[in-house]
Amino acid sequence: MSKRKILVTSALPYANGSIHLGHLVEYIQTDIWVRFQKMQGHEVHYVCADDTHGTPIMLRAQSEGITPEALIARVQKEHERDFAGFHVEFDNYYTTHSPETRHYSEDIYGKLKTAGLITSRAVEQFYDPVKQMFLPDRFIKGECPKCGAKDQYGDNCEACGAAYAPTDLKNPYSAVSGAVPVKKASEHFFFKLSDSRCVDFLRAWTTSGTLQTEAANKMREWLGEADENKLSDWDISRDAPYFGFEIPDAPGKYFYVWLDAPVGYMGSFRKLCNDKGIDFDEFWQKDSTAELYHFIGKDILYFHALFWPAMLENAGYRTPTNIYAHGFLTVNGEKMSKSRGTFITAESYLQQGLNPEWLRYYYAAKLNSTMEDIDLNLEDFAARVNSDLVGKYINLASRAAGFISKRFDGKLAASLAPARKCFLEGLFVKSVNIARDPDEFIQGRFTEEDVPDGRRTKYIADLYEQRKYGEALREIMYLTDIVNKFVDYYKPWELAKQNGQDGELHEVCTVILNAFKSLTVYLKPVLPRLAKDVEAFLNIEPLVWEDAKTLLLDHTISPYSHLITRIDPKQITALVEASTESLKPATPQPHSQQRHAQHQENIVETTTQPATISIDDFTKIDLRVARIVNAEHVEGADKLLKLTLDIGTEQRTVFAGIKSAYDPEKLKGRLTVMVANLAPRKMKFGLSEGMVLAAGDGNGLYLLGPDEGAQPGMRIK
RNA sequence: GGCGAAUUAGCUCAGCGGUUAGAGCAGCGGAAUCAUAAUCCGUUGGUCCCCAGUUCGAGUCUGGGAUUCGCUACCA
Repeated sequence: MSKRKILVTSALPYANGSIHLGHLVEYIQTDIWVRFQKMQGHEVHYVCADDTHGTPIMLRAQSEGITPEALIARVQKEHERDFAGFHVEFDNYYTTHSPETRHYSEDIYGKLKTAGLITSRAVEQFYDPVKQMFLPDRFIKGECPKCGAKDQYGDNCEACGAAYAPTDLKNPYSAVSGAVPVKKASEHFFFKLSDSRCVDFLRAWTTSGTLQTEAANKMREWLGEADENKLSDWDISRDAPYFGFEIPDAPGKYFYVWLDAPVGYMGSFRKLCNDKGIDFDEFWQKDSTAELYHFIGKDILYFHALFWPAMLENAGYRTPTNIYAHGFLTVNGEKMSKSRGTFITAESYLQQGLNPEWLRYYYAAKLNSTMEDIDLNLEDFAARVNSDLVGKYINLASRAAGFISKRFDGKLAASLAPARKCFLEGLFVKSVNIARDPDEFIQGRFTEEDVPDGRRTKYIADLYEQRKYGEALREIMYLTDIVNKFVDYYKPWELAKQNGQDGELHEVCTVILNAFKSLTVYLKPVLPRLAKDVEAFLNIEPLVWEDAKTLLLDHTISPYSHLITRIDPKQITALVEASTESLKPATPQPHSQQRHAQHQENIVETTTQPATISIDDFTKIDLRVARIVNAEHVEGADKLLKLTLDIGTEQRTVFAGIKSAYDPEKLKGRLTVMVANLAPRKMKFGLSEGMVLAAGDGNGLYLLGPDEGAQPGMRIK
């Protein structure tokens, strides 16, 4: 097998919150994959970093009376401690607030700008006149427009669950100063994701066949049909005051998350390269043959599969080999909840004395290559870990080791009878069909020709490679069951009591411990710490993948001491109790993922610069003079009016979002202009069969009207 | 409202066109006692959400419905 060069990343956690069990799904999934690849002997680099920029960090630092730098340094320490606690082993864990990240942010921005892919536009946002700063959505509070609940955030209501824009809030106020926010426009920079260079590239890239099928479907949805352009440009700047990187040629403007967080992958790797003498360009240059994988949550797929590759492509860098998106974690079938005690932080789990490898094992047993959510069922968690890990796997060592140390001075047998070798080979090397006759197999009698060596190791390796950890562990536990049957069949405890059976006993126990060693190889990516302890117990060098096939003979092992304990259900209860908050949850965790996923509302197009279209394009639009024969309010709609339009030949029903500007009574009888051949759209309140034309800049709204003499149905050209 | 995903034993999940639907846990009966009460054998338990269709044959494909969960929605 040729040696691969692989760079792997996990998503960047935001430096304003603790790592919890939900985060750990991703880091554990990635870490298992990385450890597996390293055991295969490939050159693998696993990098990550804290996502450190943004208004929330700036404000939190202020409220704590420290600098943002001090805050992010402290949080980074906590994060690194938590990851290390769960044996997540990065080759470099860094910060986006680094000279390396700044370098690549500026570099990419500069190249995109040269390519004409950066544009600017005025954007209107809420502004805190006291604090003199623009406010992100979540820093605006007010009364819910639906139910009137007080002190709700700008995106959705915790009382009734309604979703809305911050502009919809009644009596809004700034969560920072309490002042009434005002709307204020300012110039923002945009990455032109809607540019045909991006769109065409993305169409090709997302359908090239490497993405998960679910992800590719989602991409198709986002990109739309070949003749439409559903992508919008992305806001990449924020105004001072802001904690981040100032844009080089634009004083007072800072790079927003899109242009520094993912670039943090590059920054962190650059640092690693500088420290270790690795060739950065070999991994990132346009025609790189090295592999690049991003492990992410499904919530930030849009960003990683559209925005990020488009940016890299147009800045002259390589694009990711693949994006591996996973689902979310639920606990006991429901979203993690502080009041139920299922919002469990990494720190809390470890402080309660739970073994991190229990969780690694359980997650692995549930993980596959899809974006499906996985459920941490706490009862199942204890049962599964106790049964599989302790009862079946570890118990094997415990059953055999005593005889080896007491009867044979800690030394394994020097050789094995052919049937015994056959048994081990069939289990771990050749992959024979055990189910056909398990008893024959255990007794070392099976006949199966043409079973290639290494099929079992390759089979399990392929499952790891494809991130089908659950399937891999099922296979491994199946093998473990067979070994336990083997023990039961040969009954070493009886051999030990019989005279003249020493050789037999020696061999049986040697087989068991060799099986245990091979199982440990297969489990090592999931259970690195336990594997290390096993290596010490067996007195061997660190296990690599190929060791699953080798035999350990005539070798002295260390005395056995127990390697892992069972989960006591009381520990789970204690953990849930310790995590239960009776108080209402304070600030919701603004973790990085949400920050990335935030949509760009509030964009006001003051400078529309439509591309040129041909006269043919224009004539496709059937514009007609229409008389408003009826206009009425729509029950339950906040913004819509229901219009009945006469266009000479027929009448049309159109729903128009003009309630805020017009009284329906005054519209009746008026002439206006409508798009007559717009595809009918089913809306919440009925079918809308066209569109009326109105001018507006986000503040006022002005319906178009033809001059005197025009008749309903006249074509506009 | 739109789009997507899910729905298989008490629980967590496999199986995704082909013999009597599987595993682990839980339950029940037995064996064993080397092992941190860990193991082994046997066994109970399922109209594979519902309805229709395609097929020689359907948890498995198609259409419709129900429920749950995501994403997205008063912009036509």
